[in-house]
Amino acid sequence: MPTTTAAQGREQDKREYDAFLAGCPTRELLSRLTDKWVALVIPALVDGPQRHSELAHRIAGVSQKMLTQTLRTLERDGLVTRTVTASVPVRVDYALTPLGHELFPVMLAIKSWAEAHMDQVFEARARFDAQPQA
Amino acid sequence: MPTTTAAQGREQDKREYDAFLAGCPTRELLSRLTDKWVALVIPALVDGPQRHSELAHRIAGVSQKMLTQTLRTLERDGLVTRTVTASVPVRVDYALTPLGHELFPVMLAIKSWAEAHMDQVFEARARFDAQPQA
DNA sequence: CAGTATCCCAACGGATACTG
DNA sequence: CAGTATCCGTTGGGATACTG
Repeated sequence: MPTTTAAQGREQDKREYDAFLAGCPTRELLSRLTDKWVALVIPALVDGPQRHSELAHRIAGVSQKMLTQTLRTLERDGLVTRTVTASVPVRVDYALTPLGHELFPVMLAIKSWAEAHMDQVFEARARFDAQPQA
Repeated sequence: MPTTTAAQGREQDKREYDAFLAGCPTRELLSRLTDKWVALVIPALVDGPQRHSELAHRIAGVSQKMLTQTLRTLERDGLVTRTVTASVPVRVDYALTPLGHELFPVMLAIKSWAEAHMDQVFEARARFDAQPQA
């Protein structure tokens, strides 16, 4: 157990990790969280457990490859549970874990922000594209 | 101007767009916002205008290609301004627009979430990887 | 229904070199 | 310093076909 300097201890209270640093493992986590499908799957699951097919229906246009891949990663990262019910055919339900519920507001915020500010972004793009390219 | 049914009018108050729909333009915006570099650039700019080289320093490990590309997209979408000061050598400052400031808390939330929950994710991964692969 | 496995193209993104 | 251009390997992600 290493001793800590006063300067280190001051910072250590709040942040053990810093995504601004290149070697920080949060970089990798950040790149996983900043994923279009994650931003849709997490909000889709907040109403309660959903089946694979239900999710595919709610998240229109998602390929089953990406849906499965996204769910697997979320499961591994402890954000989603996968429950198999033995029946014919088999039934699989996905649900948010407590950790997943903690992430939910953040993911919803991105999705909502996009929906709420789409028009403003459109206007900005029109303005940008209109200016003579110097 | 089309008339609206009661059911439509009720929904229309809050959402004109829905990222769950495949054709919705917010899908494209969402995929831009869910970007690792955006999640780092926006928080980095909140302290005030920053130069290209300053940003590159704060966001350790970012290539200048990705930094420039990210800044260009953010500028086009109206989230960031680019100010050129004619001097030798030329000085370029980037700053958040009001719209960018609105996005800031959302981006900070993701970055902070990753930093705050890194350990829990690590534990979840260890548990997941430890279980016999059925 | 849920999932795996291929194939394959397009986009991401780093490295490097060059311009104003 | 800021930025563009090129090269090129890696990854993302859709389409399709097949298994339990």
